[in-house]
Amino acid sequence: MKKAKDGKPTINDVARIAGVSKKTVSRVINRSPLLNEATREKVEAVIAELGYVPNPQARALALRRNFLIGLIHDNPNAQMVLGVQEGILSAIRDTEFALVVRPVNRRSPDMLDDVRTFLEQQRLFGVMLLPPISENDDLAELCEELGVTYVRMGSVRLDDDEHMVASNDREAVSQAVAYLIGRGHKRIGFVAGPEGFRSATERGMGYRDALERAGIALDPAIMAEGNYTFETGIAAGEKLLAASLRPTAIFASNDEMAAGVLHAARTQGLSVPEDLSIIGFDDTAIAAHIWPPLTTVRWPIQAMAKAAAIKLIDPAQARKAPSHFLSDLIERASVAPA
Amino acid sequence: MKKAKDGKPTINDVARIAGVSKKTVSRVINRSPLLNEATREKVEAVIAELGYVPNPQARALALRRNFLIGLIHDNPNAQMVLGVQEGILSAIRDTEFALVVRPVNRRSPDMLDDVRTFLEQQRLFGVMLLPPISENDDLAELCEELGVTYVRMGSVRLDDDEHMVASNDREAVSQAVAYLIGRGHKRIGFVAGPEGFRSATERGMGYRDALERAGIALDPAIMAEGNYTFETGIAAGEKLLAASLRPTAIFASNDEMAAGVLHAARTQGLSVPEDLSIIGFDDTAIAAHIWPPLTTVRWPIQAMAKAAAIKLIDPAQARKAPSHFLSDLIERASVAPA
DNA sequence: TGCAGCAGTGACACCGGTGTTAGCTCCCAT
DNA sequence: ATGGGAGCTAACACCGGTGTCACTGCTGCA
Repeated sequence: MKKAKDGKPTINDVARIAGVSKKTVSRVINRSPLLNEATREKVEAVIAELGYVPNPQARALALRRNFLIGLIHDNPNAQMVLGVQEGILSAIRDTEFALVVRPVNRRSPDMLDDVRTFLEQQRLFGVMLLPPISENDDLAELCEELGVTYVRMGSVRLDDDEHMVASNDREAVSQAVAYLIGRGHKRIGFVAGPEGFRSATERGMGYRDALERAGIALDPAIMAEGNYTFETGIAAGEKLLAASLRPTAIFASNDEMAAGVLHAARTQGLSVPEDLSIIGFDDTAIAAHIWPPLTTVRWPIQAMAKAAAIKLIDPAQARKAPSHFLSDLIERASVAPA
Repeated sequence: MKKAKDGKPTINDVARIAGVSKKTVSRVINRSPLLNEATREKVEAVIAELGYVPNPQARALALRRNFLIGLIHDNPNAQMVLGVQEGILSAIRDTEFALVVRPVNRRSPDMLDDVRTFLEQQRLFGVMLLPPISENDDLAELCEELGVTYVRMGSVRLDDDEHMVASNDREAVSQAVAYLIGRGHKRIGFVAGPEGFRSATERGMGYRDALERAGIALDPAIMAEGNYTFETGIAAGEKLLAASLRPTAIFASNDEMAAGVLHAARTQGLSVPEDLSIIGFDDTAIAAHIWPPLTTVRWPIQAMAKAAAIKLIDPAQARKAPSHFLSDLIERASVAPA
């Protein structure tokens, strides 16, 4: 009768053709256990024949929840954001969930309002927060207030395992610096990230930990701060290399700044790694493509994102999965023995 | 009476409290013109007081269309993908649309089925296709078949302006090569992209155009093909630099391969740009961070993505906007006069 | 004065699913 | 034979919006 037009088949079409009520069709879709096998098969045949796919909007309305998970970020590292997107996708593949992305501007005064509007308008199932905005407690509170479940990805483990998936930057940096020490370096410079970033603080602590363990004193002359950009990396490099007792190795808190340090070294006629060893952090695309390729620390970003997504959509399963991850040191060619 | 629980206020709450029918509230929301000013104000006051926001799922169901636009991509260039995401966002900001992303694997035999499942399940308003999969005609057909509007982003202008937003790679490359010629280079090598990529073909044609215009003959000895990766760039660079008459400049069809060429040159003890000028394409993050910073061609990717999004959600407005864009040459430090 | 026409509003069905409840059938124990 | 429960299904309300159409006043015009 009325089946054509342009419309996709609905549950009513299936019910009518299969000669059952729509509720029964609904039971088939939802794999209800109290359902006669013969009925199920009959209905499934009709579903297959019609190519029926349930309407997600109708489902969302009836269930009072949808199947969209949001990714809110203001992340300068494209590689990382895409890694996260892929990690999430691998978690929701073969489910009915979809991924909605929302870049924001953390420096905008309207950022919170933007996010609020977004969350109120879309009524997402849950959201994921990426660093650096995942460090913003106001955002987390906003989610609580609006009743949106959320998970933060970050660089330090909090008590709050329910809402957090974290790497352990402090330990990772400590290991990277220990790696330098293990290769005979004693004078190791440090380029810190900008104040106010949790990751920056953590990485700084890792540096201190490693030196302390090795019994090496901190020397402010070979420590500088940048704001995670190439240019500030150059400036920091220039400062450290101007120290009266020049460092033989430098750990930079991210790859861009490491690339800047490399640039500064080259400008001064130093060769890397012969005259200066460098380690970065993040394993962005730059790291592999500059010369020499940069030894760096890599977040297991996809695995973390996947874990975070699972935490959102399936808390039961999530309880069995890890909430914190240790990063790997990627050895390339920017480090040589002292 | 019943307002609390956890539920957000609905149109019924607004209607009841304002003492009008829900249809009238609906009219207020949708800015219907046949509506008494006093009524509108009364209803708007209640909406503001309650903080009412319409439920998008219910709207989607009633309207038989939702407000989700999809981004389907399998793009190795993270920078570009994020640029696109931001371009789309700038187009849908302050609308009720949201962006759903779906990375796919173009090499997987299930790719088409994956996309089909995705589109059938989510019933998106429309989708955007990014290169390289935007070159896949089967995908476009699939969209037609499923009645999903779509826009492709690409590197060549098709007749089909309705479904296409394009850069003009051929012209852009031609200009880049002409730029080299203008600096006195006569022996200009070329690293092509992989066969089967529209962008690769176009860029190759641009190279030919420029040489032809300048009356320079093609020389297969200084032309090579790579597949857009760093490693194949190295191989191509080695081949070109081994030519009996060595090129003084090389155009590589993307930045990664240009970085590879740079690497090959350095390995052979050549300095850039003194001994060899290099131009890349894409302006990825690498381009700015390798040494020397790479002169390259940049797609106006955000503008294109924005135009594409507008084309999707507002065809009327789109007709007035451009459907094709010319890329810019970004001058950095990898080119010197011959 | 009568009536067509229009602005403004409400009642009601409907979009396509799910939850609830009642009812039917069949089987087994009594 | 009969009551009662398990197993399965249908009927119906409901989720929160929008479309259709009818109705009420009021205005303008014959």
